[in-house]
This record gives sequence, C-alpha cells and structure tokens, in this order.
Amino acid sequence: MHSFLQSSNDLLRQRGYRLTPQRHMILRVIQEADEHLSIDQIMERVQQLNPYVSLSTVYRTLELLKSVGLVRESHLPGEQPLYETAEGHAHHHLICRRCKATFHLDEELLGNLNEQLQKQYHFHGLSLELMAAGYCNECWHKIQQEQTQE
Amino acid sequence: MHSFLQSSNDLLRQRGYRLTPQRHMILRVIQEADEHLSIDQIMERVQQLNPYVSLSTVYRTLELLKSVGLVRESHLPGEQPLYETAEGHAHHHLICRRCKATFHLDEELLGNLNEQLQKQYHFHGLSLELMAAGYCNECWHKIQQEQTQE
DNA sequence: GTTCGTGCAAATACTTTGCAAGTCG
DNA sequence: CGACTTGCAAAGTATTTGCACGAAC
Repeated sequence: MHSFLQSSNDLLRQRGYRLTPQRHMILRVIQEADEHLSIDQIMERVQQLNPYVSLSTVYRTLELLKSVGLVRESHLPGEQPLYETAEGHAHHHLICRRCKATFHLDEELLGNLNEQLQKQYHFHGLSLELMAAGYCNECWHKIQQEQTQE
Repeated sequence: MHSFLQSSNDLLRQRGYRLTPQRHMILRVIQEADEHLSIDQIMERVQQLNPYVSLSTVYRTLELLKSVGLVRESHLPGEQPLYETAEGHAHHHLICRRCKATFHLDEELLGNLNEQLQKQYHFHGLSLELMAAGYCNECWHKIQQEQTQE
C-alpha cells in the first residue's frame, strides 16, 4: 500500500508538480478508502489528519489528481460526484438507489466494447463508464412492505 | 409526434398530476429536440414559447418528469446534467470531450447484461447507463497538431 | 372551494478564483 | 531567489425553498 503512494508521488513529480503534505494526505485518504468518497467525505477525513487543510485545496487537488490519472471521478445523476483511486483495474459500479450500497463490476464485463467503439466511430482515448442503479434485495423488500402499508 | 405528447399527458394525469401549459411546453421542448438538452437549453427554448416561465418551474418539472419516467437524465462527470425524452429505446452515449459531439448507442450493445446483473447481485429495477467519452477523429487530430506546435 | 402549481425572491449548496503569505527545490 | 501552493475570503454558479397568488378540477 505504501508503494502505491510512493509511485503516485513519483508520477506527480515527473509531471512537474510538487509533493506537498496536503496532496500526500488527500491521495492517501483516497487510496486507503475501500469505497468511493464524496468531496465532503474526503474533506472530513483529511481534516482528521490535519484540521487546517482548506476545502479549496481539496477541490484543486482532486482536479490535479484527475488530470494526471491517479483518481477517477464518477457521477450518478442526482448524486454527488464520487472519487476513487485509479490504481488497479478500471471498473464499473452497481449502486442501490436507496441504501447506496455499492458493488464494483469488473471491467471485463464489457468485453472488447471499448475497442469496438473506437473502431466503429473513429474515436480515440475512449473511456467507458457504466453505472448500474437499482434496488438491492433488502431495500426492494422494504419498499414493497412500505407500499402495502399505505 | 403529437400522439407522444398526448400519451405523455395521459400518463401525467393517471398519476394525479395536472396538465399545465408549462409542463406541456417543457415536455414538448424535450421531445422535439433530437439532442440532449441541458437545463439552460431547455430554459432558453421554453422561453421562446413563453418568456414568463420561471427557472424554478423548469427544475421542478424536470424532477417530476424524471419521476414518472418520461424524461431521462444523464451525467458525464464534470459536465452539466443532460435531459432527453425517455420515449422509444433506452440508449447510451458516446461523447467527444472536446466538441461535445454525441452519438447514441443502441441499448442492445450491452446484451443481456441487465438481467445478468439482476440475477447475480439480486438487484431489482435495475437501469444501466453507459457513458463513453473520448475524442472524435477530427478533434483528436487537432489536438495532435496543437501539441506539436508547442 | 380545495388542492395543486407557478413565479418571484431569498436561501442554500456547490465550486471557482484573486491574492497575500508561505513553502519547496 | 523564483516558481509553485495554500488558505482565506469573496465571487460565481447551480439548485432548492417559502410563500402569496392564480389555475385546475
């Protein structure tokens, strides 16, 4: 886990960015989370490490980390944008609309769709994002109950 | 085209909502567009029909139309949310990050993925949204040129 | 007449920006 | 030292809400 931070830091350096404590912290928070984090969650956790980090810095840093490809952003309509580390496999998301439980779906799920689309539409640098939203079994049953009660 | 509005209106009624001129106009604007529209674009077009419609009404109506399933919302990270009519086939989007050119991808592209996921994860009422973002051929070449100039 | 919907203005939330001070290499 | 970053406060945007008036049923 530590080596990830290390190589992330190296990557930033290569691109001519500095390794500030703030950037280090924000990156660490994102990489140590096993979930996606909203800006607020990131802010909260960073402030536990150092209460003086400002929200603007979080915004600016996320922008930076996105631009160098260390962090990915995803956005379910009607929700806050979510951030997660871009290390390891790209993957997709399955979310329960009610309890927000999230599952990661392997990228392979889409097979060679990426290449296929690039060819067919002559697109370049294509990235695919699949968002699957519905109700998990538990929430589904709760909803059924709620409705019969009315 | 007119029959769509008709049946949409009926649907609203069934759900106990009223058929106000504003709702009618907003729905019409969305259904007549062959593209996705941002809130601003919708507002602009609605105001051409009647300059006194307020922005809050557009927000409120979109929320309503989403909730009854007449309109779909999609959201590419870092962009404005986009709205389009939900009539006809569900489909996915391929967008050029630079010029915003948009292509519609048939829902069938994903095969039986929906059913597959519902079974595997015990999810219900699942909807899939695939967003493919990259650079179209033209923009890609422009970007290459810009970079060699530096 | 009662309920629902709208416009307006104000409130809220979210994000970006200018700038002076501080930090890194 | 010079270039890059940060924090703070202010400005911008985007979205939601309270409420009185008007429209629909």
